[in-house]
Amino acid sequence: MTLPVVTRFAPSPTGFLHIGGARTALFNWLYAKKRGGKMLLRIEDTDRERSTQAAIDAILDGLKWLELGWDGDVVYQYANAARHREVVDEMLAAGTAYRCYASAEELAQMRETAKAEGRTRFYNGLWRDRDPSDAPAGVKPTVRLKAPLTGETVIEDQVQGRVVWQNDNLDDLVLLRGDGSPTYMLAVVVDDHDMGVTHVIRGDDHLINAARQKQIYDALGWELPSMSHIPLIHGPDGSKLSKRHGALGVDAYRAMGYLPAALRNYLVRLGWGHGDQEIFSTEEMIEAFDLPAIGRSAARFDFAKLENLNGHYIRHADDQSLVTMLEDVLRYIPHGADVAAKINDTTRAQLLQAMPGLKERAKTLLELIDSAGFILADRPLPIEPKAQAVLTADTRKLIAQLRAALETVTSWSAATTEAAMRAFAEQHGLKLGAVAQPLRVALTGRTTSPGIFDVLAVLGRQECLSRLADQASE
RNA sequence: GCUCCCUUCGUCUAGCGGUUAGGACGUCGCCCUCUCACGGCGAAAACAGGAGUUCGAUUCUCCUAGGGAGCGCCA
Repeated sequence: MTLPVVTRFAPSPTGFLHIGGARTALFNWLYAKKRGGKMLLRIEDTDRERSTQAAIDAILDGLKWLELGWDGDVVYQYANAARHREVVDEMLAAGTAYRCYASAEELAQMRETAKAEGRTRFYNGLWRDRDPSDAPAGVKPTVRLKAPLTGETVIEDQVQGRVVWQNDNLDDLVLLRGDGSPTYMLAVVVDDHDMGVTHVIRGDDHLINAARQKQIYDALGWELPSMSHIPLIHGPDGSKLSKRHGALGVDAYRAMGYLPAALRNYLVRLGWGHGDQEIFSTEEMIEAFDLPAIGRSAARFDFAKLENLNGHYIRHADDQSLVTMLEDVLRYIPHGADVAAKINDTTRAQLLQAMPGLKERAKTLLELIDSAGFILADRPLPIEPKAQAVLTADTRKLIAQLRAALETVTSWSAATTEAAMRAFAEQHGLKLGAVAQPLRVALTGRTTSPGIFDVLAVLGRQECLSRLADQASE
């Protein structure tokens, strides 16, 4: 209520923006919006080996697609390396950190010993209180935090509650590597502090890091931001999310035809609930969202529910924006260019006209494109196998009769063609379905489509008569 | 192995000592109907197990089991 809220999303650019990262970004964004604050974006690129520009581009692209905008310029952590070293110098001077000259072999030995003795802390304090004059020549030291040996470190987490660690389980972590570059643990603390971050919201794989970082904050005399560690997302089978189990980049969801609004709605309900409400507009989400209401257990990713929500958002989207979204997604899907080549002013207008019937039946933009195929197809129409089965000799004759009846319709519309067909059915003692299905097959090449009279209207008199002629016989 | 976290229908969740344990997705049935959808109605479906605390535990405590995260000069 008092201080301005500043959250941050801090991905490391070693891969795409995966679904878990997207949710973390969403939660940070929602909380910042709710509190009238800011969400900052920081790229954690201190690992020069693994960070790539392609990953940075993918992350920014993913956030933009999800419409999760950040405030201010993107902060690149590596650019702050000098500042990180400066802080360590202060700690060295204050005696809250020290240089460690232990060799890789010595450290490996310590790790082994600790494991054998069932201890979590492995570093044995070798250089903690040692005289620097003992330093071996030619060894580049690391700098370690002089962490408290006894007592406990406590985090009051907004999601997890009070979490306590005995300090004898926590190590003297490395602040500065042998080459003088800062470690993640140090860089996060310094950057969060310098950027004025008030609320840290991240995956609960960082929960233990909160304790380590708390010790650094304490050593520096800085105040720890509010902490919220949100549970991870698991694959559909409960396993850790892997590339095989839905750990796709958000670009993959775009290519599967999901809408950003649907993905946001799905993600916000994963690990968080607000009574019985399932559908949240962006405004409602911001209004209702709160940190303590986030659940503590991991959630499984369920494509069926995402798809259901996506269908809801498609049905409620306006027709024009669906046409736009449909055209946009073509850039990201296989054979999208082929479909795009079929779209011109005429077919675009037909898509718009057909959209009310189309969107009622589509769960993704891909399904929308597929079911709009009858508008984009060239004659003679490809006929699906199931539709082919409908085209018996009898139905081909019927189609010829239907065509003749339709040819008399002058003022062509869904209403007039329907009236003509109902009259025909009545005269011949047929159910409407008996004439509708042959029409559908001849006009769309399929056994399912939007209402057949809407199809008639969208296609227009001439095209309909031609398509019917293609399938008719005497 | 050690440290920490988690455990309500198949899945996402509501519940915050007393409820016929609610909703949604999915599944199944019925209705609507020119197909498929949409929509409507209905059904099956859960408190991991065991001890406590309490007049009373899904709810509080502990233990067990199961799951997860971490244990780097990665982030």
